[in-house]
Amino acid sequence: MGRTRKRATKGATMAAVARRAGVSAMTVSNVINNKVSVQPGTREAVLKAIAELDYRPNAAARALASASTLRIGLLHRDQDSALLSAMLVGSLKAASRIGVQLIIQPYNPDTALEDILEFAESGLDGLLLPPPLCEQFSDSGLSARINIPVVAMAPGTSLPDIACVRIDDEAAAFALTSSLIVHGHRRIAFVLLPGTHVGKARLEGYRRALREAGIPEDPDLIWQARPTFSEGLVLAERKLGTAEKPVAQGPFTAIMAGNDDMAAAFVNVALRLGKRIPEDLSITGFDDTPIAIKIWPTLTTVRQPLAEIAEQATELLIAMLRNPSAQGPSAQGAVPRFVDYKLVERASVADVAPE
Amino acid sequence: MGRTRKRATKGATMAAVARRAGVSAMTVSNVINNKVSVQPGTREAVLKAIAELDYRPNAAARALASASTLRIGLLHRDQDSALLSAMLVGSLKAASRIGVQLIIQPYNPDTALEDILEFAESGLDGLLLPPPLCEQFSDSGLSARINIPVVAMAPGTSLPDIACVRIDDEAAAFALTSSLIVHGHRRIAFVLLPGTHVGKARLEGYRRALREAGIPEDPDLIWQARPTFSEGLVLAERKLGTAEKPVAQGPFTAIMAGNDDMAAAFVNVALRLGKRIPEDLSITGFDDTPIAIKIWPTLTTVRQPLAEIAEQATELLIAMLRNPSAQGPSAQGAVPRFVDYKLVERASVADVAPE
DNA sequence: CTGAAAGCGCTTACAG
DNA sequence: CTGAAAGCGCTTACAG
Repeated sequence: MGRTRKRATKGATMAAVARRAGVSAMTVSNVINNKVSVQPGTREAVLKAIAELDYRPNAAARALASASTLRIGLLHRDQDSALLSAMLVGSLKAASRIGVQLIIQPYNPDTALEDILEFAESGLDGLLLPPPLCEQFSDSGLSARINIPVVAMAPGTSLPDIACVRIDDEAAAFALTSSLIVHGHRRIAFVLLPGTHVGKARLEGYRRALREAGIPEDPDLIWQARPTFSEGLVLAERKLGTAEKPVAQGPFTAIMAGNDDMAAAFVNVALRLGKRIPEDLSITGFDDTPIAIKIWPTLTTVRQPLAEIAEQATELLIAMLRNPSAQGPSAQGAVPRFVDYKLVERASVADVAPE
Repeated sequence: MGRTRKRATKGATMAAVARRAGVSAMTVSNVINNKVSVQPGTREAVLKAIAELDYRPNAAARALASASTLRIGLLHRDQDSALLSAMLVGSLKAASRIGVQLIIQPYNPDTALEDILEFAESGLDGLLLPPPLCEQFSDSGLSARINIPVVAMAPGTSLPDIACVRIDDEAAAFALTSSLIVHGHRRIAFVLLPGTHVGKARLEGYRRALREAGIPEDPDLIWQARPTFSEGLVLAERKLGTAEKPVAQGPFTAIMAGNDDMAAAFVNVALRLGKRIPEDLSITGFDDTPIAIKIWPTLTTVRQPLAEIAEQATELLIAMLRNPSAQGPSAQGAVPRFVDYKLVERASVADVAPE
């Protein structure tokens, strides 16, 4: 082609789209960014041209021209490495594909709410909130004080004031409980995570499973503890130890722990007390964290596709950013996006022992 | 100032630097990118102007003009969430600050080497390799087949053919062993991770500590096992069980496990056999992963600042990318960058019991 | 509602 | 070794 000053361009440019649609580049830009209203017909034509040319905006050009890159923040606790890595993987995937900048920052559980507010005001365009931060934030009613879009990742229930992407915790708990029932269990203890949306949703799932199987619910089998290994240890010692006498309607044959760490604590104590797991007692976890396969017996648990949740949450947030009209107060809060959970059956559950 | 078409710019631009240095923008660009050689005097002047103005290149403009963003890849195993999250946090911090794109991708341990080659050829500008991938890769001699810069994160020893950022594993093992010696231990078992650089380096540190304390080394106390919880379990049963009779020179009073998971396995088996930890036996881990504080007793271990290692590795890689002259074969391989490790003393170590 | 033009801050050929 | 100019692909005021 001889020498030319023009450098090769990968995909279609905005100019190409404009030419095809028979409009100016500005109009294409307007359609893409929802800045000013565009006549429906014009908009259609532009959208059609974009689709035909498989046009994708150049993030660098956009950043340069607007003198700013879209920056979305993700707050995290240093401790939750499994949660964090999965979410970072997913979020980074979406962010780097779309060309927005992902800023991550640790927060302090004791000042979580203030940390959110401060982080949001640090020049961010949007915010991604992992659990349990998103639930706390929603419960606090502070979301009204934030003027950038927020998306909650994996909250236990849909949140009234924040858009979210999550699994159906109620259904997951229903499935887990049902799998225990299929194994013949009828005396199933449930560890409730007090004061959390997750706890509430899962309790409902547990109850529905019992109800549908015609198993009466026993309040003595609803236990409470905070979701840590050590709290699990304390609870396990209290419930499995000899100190407490068997409940009236007979002993439980299975325990649904609040998460994998707690399940590990139950396994630990049960083993120490000479019980055989799962022959004498079935135990389930929740989350499918690394510890689930680092102990014996390996844990039957439920896995949330955290990377996918984060990826979708990031996409949703960016869409909200690009489309200000959809951002009205609680406009997105009502439409949670669901992804599928997975029941992972391993070695910690067995058929209930015959009497 | 009246209306103007000019939009506000945050920092100094290349033009401003050029003006101040009395050269053209092109020359500034040349200095920054080390593309063509610039006269020393000119270079000095430009560097001075850059420093005075605190000039930082605009990543968006650079990406737009060069029709490409610098893309660096990070390969990871899905399983190692603690490792991954720490490294992602650090790497992302550097990458987003400098404005390069971070691409992450999982690899399959069974086809690790091929995965690296393939990933490297997928249009990446540079590659970040976590352990144990970096060691395998270096050992394989395949690095010559890759034509993009590679930086190893946290290998156990310096690598001859790859630049790296790491802690001094030899010194860390020396410190850990020494802390045991301070507690009165003289019969210290060491679990060697066979065939790894980490294993080799730590063994040297262990030996040096014994030597300096005048403690004779006993080959019977050098055990070997692969770095997993289950292999640790097998080894622990063999060493702590009654099957094996006590070694000639008397029993060991402390065990340095290959990592935290293995230490947890030792604790698990010891407890099951009725030994008191740490009263009867001290046990140490390595890495300070979450499990270190999820078991009782909590583990004395060594922490590597993985996030910092990743951040520095990312910076180093970008520097190599921007400065092609320093990229000659093994040019960087010889200059490892070190960061500090930290000895974390917790509950799994006690003074040796009096005879 | 729509468009022509300038400009974002760099890098790339090219010519000296 | 150094520079003038064009161009990367968008968005921003502004004017119709």
